[in-house]
Amino acid sequence: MMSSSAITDRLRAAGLRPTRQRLALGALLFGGGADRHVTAEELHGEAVSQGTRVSLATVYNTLNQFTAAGLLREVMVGPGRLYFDTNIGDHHHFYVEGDGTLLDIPADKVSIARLPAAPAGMSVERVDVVVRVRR
Amino acid sequence: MMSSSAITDRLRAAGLRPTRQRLALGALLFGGGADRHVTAEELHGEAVSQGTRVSLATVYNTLNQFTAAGLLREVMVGPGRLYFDTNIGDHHHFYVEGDGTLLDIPADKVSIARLPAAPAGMSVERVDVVVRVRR
DNA sequence: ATACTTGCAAATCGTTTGCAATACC
DNA sequence: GGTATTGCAAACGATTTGCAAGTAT
Repeated sequence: MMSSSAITDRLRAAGLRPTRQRLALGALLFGGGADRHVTAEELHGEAVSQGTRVSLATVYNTLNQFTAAGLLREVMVGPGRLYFDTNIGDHHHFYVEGDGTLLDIPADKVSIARLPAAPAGMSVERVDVVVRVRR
Repeated sequence: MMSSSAITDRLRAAGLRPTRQRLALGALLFGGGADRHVTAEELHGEAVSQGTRVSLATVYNTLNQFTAAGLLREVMVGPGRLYFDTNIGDHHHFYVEGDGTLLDIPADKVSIARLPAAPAGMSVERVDVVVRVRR
């Protein structure tokens, strides 16, 4: 569990003013302890039903700012479905086709034995493994 | 190189009438020999600049029909960027951030040593590896 | 006081769809 | 001729943006 002052500090460290909206969204994202995967719509819904007045546009902006600041990571699984993941460490995902949900796979559960060298003049930024599963 | 009658046959086998538009798009996709990665916009541009009269909506419909017929595979790399891959075999991708291009990685260049079991009641459909690279 | 944020509504982007006109068998 | 396909334009869903009003430092 993360205290609200810890969230304030985190925002300050990222150069973002701790506004009411950012604090509320930050608490939803980082306050629960467990890693989360959310879309902008989902997070907006949570904020609103919790009583926080915030517009969807601000949720989008905030998620993008958090991502730029390295507090979140984008995960792309389906067209028209952009998730933001609070787990910014090394890990992969299960993607459940049908319900369109994402589940973390801890990095130590997947090991990639061989990878090709990056094409000439390019460097590897990240390797994403998505295991598509179906019920 | 694939002859136009071979494309006609392929369309017929998929239950699709070999119309002028589908033949032209099929020739662009499958006629060149090498595997291709295209977006609908790109393919439409190619068709138009080659003199084929075809609407963007038809390109979208055709790509979806080809995919449903197993002639193409969808690859998702970035939000708002759906690629269609003529290589339907087992393989992975380099995604070049910045230019937003895709490169195939042959299946035998990647080996995944360990994978977690699928969550209870689910079966693994496919494992996608995307190696994000940057110049 | 000043610069940064927010909210709204409009704009944009990629993609899909309804429907009348057209092409294929 | 009858059904599948096309093109257009409108509809769509997700995301971004311009700008005036509000808020943090």
